[in-house]
Parts: sequence; C-alpha cells; structure tokens
Amino acid sequence: MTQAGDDREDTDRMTLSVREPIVEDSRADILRAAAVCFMEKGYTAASIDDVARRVGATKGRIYHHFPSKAHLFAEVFRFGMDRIFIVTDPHRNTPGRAVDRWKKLAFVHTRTMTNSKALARVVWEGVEMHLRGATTPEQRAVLDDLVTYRNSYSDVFRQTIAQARDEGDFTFDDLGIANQVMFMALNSPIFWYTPRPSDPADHIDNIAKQVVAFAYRGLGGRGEP
Amino acid sequence: MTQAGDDREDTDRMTLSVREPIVEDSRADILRAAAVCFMEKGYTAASIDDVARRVGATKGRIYHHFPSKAHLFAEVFRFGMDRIFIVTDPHRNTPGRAVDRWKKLAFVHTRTMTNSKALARVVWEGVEMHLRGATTPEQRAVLDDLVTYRNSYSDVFRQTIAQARDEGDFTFDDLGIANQVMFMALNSPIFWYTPRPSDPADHIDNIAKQVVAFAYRGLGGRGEP
DNA sequence: TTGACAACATACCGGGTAGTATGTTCATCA
DNA sequence: TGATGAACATACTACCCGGTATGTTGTCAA
Repeated sequence: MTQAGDDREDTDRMTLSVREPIVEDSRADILRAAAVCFMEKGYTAASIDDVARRVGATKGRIYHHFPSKAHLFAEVFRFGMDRIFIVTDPHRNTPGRAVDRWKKLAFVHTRTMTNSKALARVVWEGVEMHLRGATTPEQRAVLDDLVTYRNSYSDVFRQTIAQARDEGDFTFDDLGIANQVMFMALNSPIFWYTPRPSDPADHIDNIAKQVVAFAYRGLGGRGEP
Repeated sequence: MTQAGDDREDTDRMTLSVREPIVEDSRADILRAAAVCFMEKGYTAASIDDVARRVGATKGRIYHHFPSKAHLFAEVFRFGMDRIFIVTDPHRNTPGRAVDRWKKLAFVHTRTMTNSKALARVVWEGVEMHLRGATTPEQRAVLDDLVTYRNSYSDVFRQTIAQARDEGDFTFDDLGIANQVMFMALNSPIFWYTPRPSDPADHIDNIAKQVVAFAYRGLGGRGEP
C-alpha cells in the first residue's frame, strides 16, 4: 500500500545516477540551476549569465559543458523526462485491470510532477516550443527527439485509459481529447502549486490524491479511487 | 437550449465595440496582430517589429498607439478578459440550481476560450508573468490590476461550484484545488487544439462539450451534463 | 492659404545577451 | 619535472530589440 519513499525527492536535490566523477556533479549543478532559471523566467528571458550566477560561476563554465543555450535546455528537458519515466516505469506493466494500473500511474506521475516542479515546467515549455516551431533547424532536431520521447510517455496513459474503457471502467467519448484533458488536470499543480516551508510532509501527496480523484471521475470512473 | 451564435467569432475577426473612428480600427488591427504574435512566440520572444510586420507597418505606428510593449500586452490582456467577461455575463445570475448555472458558464467559457485561442493564451501568459513577478514596477502595477480582474472572474466559478456542492450536486474536497483543476481542464483546448480549415462548423462546440463533461464529472457531478 | 495636428515612417541609440577567443590554474602522467 | 589537457574565468564581439528623436504626409479648420 504505502510505497512511499521510492520516488520522493525535493526540488533542490536531484542527482543524475548513483555516483559519478566530479565533472558530472558540476554538470548536474548546472542542470539544476538551469531548471530553476528556465522555470522562473522562461526559456527566452532566462540568460546563460542567470544560470551561471545561480551556480556561482561564469559563462565559461556553462559553455564548457554545453555547446549552446538550446542544448542546455534540451538536457534539462531530457533530465526531467528521464525522471518521470523512471518513477512510472515499475507501474507500467503490472497485471490486473487497466484502471488499477492507471490509478498508480496517475498518482505517481502527479506527485513527481508536483515535487519537481522546475523540471516539469521545463518539459512543458519544451513541448510548447516544439509546437510553436523552434527557431534553428539544429534546435528543432533536438526538440523533435525529445518530443517523441515525451509522446511515447503520453501513449502509455493513452493506451491505459483506452484499455480501461474497453474493460468498462472508464467512459468517455474521444480518446485523444480525454487524454489531453486528463494530462492537463494531472499536470495542473505545476502551475498553481508553490511549495511552502510550512506545508506538512504529506501536503503534496494530498494534492496529488485530489487531482487524481478529479481526473479519475472525469474519465468516467465510478466510486472513489 | 441552442443559444448558438451569440458569442461565435473566429480567431481572425475581433472588433472592439460596435463602430468607432478609423483610428480605433487601426488600434484594433494592432491588438489582433499582437495577440497572434504573443501567442506564437510568447511575450519575451515576440518583438514590436514582429507585430508591426504583421500589420504591414513599422514600429512608429505601434508606439503611436501604445506607450510600451508592456502596455500593448496589457491591452491585449484586457481585451481578452473583456470578451470572456461579456459572453459569460448573461449566465452569471440566472435563477435555479447552481449546477445548472455552472453548466452554461463552463460551456460558454470553454467555447470562447477555444474560439479565441490567441487572446486566451495572452491572458494565460499574463497571469504567468504576474506569478513570476513582472520586471518593472510600472508593468507590475498594470498586471496587478488585470490579474485582479481575472481573479474576480475565477471567483464567479469558485462561488458557483461551492454553492453547487452545498446543494448536493457536486462533491469534492478542497474548494481551491477543485477550482484550479477545473479551470485547467476547461482551458486545456487552448494548448492542444489548433483550428483547421477542414474542421466542421460544430467542431469547437463538440470539443467544448466533451471538456465540460470531463470537468462536470471531475467535480463530482452525477449523470450526464 | 496656412498653420496645426494626427498618423504614421525612418533613422538612430543604448543595453542586454548568445556566443567566442583567449587567458589561467591545477591535476595527472609520462 | 615538464608537458598536456581539463576546467574553468575574463574579455570581447556581433547582434537584436525596446525605446526615442525626427522627418514626412495628409487632413481639416480658420
């Protein structure tokens, strides 16, 4: 029941993999700072100097690790996608009814998005940039790749709710619309939730629970999740 | 039942009020172009020259009508809020159960948002800018005003769903969370819907209907809206 | 007819920013 | 120990963009 602690991590602590050379720590520091900067100001308004200032360094360090601002952004994007992929992976192919799989997927997804708000916002803006049509062709190529990545993640939910509908647990009309609205509902905390020190420990879980309940019923699920 | 046609207007046709001097047409042209530019590139990336180019003019014309980029943006913001306020106004204080009022409000809101996607996106980004903390104090003041405006609009829905809950037609836990998630669901088409010439005439209505159905059930409404 | 003003266009300036070129320091290894 | 290269910092450039200052054209009223 309580599998808490498996993907818990606050906004300021994100490590790449287990243990890597110091250079990777430096890189990770930059990625974290960049995530916050991009979240606070958006891609265009956030400057490389902003990111450098936040890690207590100068431009030189940034460009030593990343060839361009677009690449830096893309790396944060990928970093965020990796994280959300990893935490949902264990619940992707569990046996049983699809609706039960969905409940766990949705909850873990929402909790992780809310927990790592900065990364989630960068992923969001990355998708937005892709829809708008990124400027340079090189940037375009990098984003294409990542958006494909992100779409494959979306497909996991898409197939799950489709199957749940087939099994009679969900009721909705258009699958594409349902998936989009569901995602917007699940992701909504990254726009209106701001973590405060006074929040109790289970605050985010509580939010995620209510958001998932909304989406569950929105998709036509009966009873309480 | 079918009050269609009262607030229908496509994205490229928005007039200010009924009939005004030519100068106001020129201003309105700029506002329309600015809305599209801000939607396509975002506030920071969209330049005054972009807007000017879109109306087939130069910077001079823009700055003749608007004192600054921030003011131009604010005017589009206000324009969009006015529109959404106007179309929902007739359904705000109708007698009967709150849930019935909500149904009409939500549908008209969603349809209008989807119809005038550009304006809706500008309003969205305006709120975002305010949350991020706008740069200059003057810009801040203008945004404060508009966000208050937009919050008063949000309160209409907030009070409506609160009353509907009191009347036993809706079921949810936290009022604030429910309102936020509901709004995200209702507004979601402005992010994933792109109008195409091949769309049938009732396409947007159809989308709005499904989105409202999702939100209705998400709020705990029973049966079909 | 002329002055005055609206409604722009043109030309220009200054600040900020992505990106580059060039130091500088320090660890490692032959 | 000397050379090499990683990991930065510093200094600089080119460009874009918001804003301004000034020029031009048409209209309208006295």
